[in-house]
Amino acid sequence: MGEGVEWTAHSCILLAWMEDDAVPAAKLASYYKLPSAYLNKQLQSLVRAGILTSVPGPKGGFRLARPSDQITLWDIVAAIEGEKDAFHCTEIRAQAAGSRTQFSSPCSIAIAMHEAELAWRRALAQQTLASFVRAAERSVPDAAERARRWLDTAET
Amino acid sequence: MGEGVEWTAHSCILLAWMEDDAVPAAKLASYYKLPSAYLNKQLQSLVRAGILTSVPGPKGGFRLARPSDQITLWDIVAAIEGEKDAFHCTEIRAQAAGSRTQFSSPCSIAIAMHEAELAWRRALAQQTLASFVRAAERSVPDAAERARRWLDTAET
DNA sequence: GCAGAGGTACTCGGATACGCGCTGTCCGAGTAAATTGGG
DNA sequence: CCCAATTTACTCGGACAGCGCGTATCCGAGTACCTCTGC
Repeated sequence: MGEGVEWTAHSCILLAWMEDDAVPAAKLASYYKLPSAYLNKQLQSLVRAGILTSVPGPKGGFRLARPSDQITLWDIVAAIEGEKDAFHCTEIRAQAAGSRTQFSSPCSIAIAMHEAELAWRRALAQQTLASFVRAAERSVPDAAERARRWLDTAET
Repeated sequence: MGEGVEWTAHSCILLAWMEDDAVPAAKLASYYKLPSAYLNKQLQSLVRAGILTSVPGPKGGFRLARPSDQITLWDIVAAIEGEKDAFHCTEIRAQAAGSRTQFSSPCSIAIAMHEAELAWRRALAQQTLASFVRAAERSVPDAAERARRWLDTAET
């Protein structure tokens, strides 16, 4: 799995704390010590997925497109990694020698793989960004305040 | 996900039908119209994982190392793709500016990702090779007999 | 003092190189079977 | 005819290239703010 998922997920936590103040990608990257331009590219994927909105120009940046309790971890993963299944059935049994090319029921292995991925997606879809924000605040109570101050006073 | 998972899974179904007769990788590859040498490489991974046993020389090949009801889809996936999690937490929050490097609780995002992967693994671990064999026989009742005949009479 | 036009600085966004891992292939070590020669 | 040593042919197993995708970077289009000038 790509690094972009972790980067953008944590970035979304910060954006949740910033409410409606747009935060540029450079600030987020500086906060987490990440390559700025690449993080920007990943955030664009979230914009295309409708999770974030972007505003250009001075005082511009990214912000959440909807409340944090309406953004799931699956939304973020799907935006970065794509929505299609990791396992792709090529129906090699249809290529099998001595078999009819016609099959009544679909490949049972593909079904099992798909079911497993559905379980994975459901588990991710149950986790909302709001729950991560609460967990972070429980770990460090003044995290939101600290983050806001740092982003306001940071130079680069 | 790599192609090897699909290839080796279907190969295991055939090996289950062949009981204790060793089948060379070339025969399996010819049956499914797959590159022979590469399939051999993938099957070696299953041997290292203890799912198959290999015998060299004439009349050699691969066979199942244990009954088909004791081989799960997760065993095969783990053998090919590796057992470690797809998502690797790099703890970028520890790199976050203005934060204590010490954290009491682990990263909540990493926990959610790990839980989702556990759900995926459990779903795969519940599917045994024996169930796939039964499904294939239900789809094509004489599939086992046909496969045995073809493998016996095939030239390459 | 105020309004408006121009300049400026800052942002996102997509187009452009680089590196690693999966894909694919090849040849050698090892082994069991087949063969051949002798008893 | 039976046995054993040798040859043979076939297998796995790991070492060797090729390619695609994720990683990383850069520069251009666009916009809001700031400044400066004229009224």
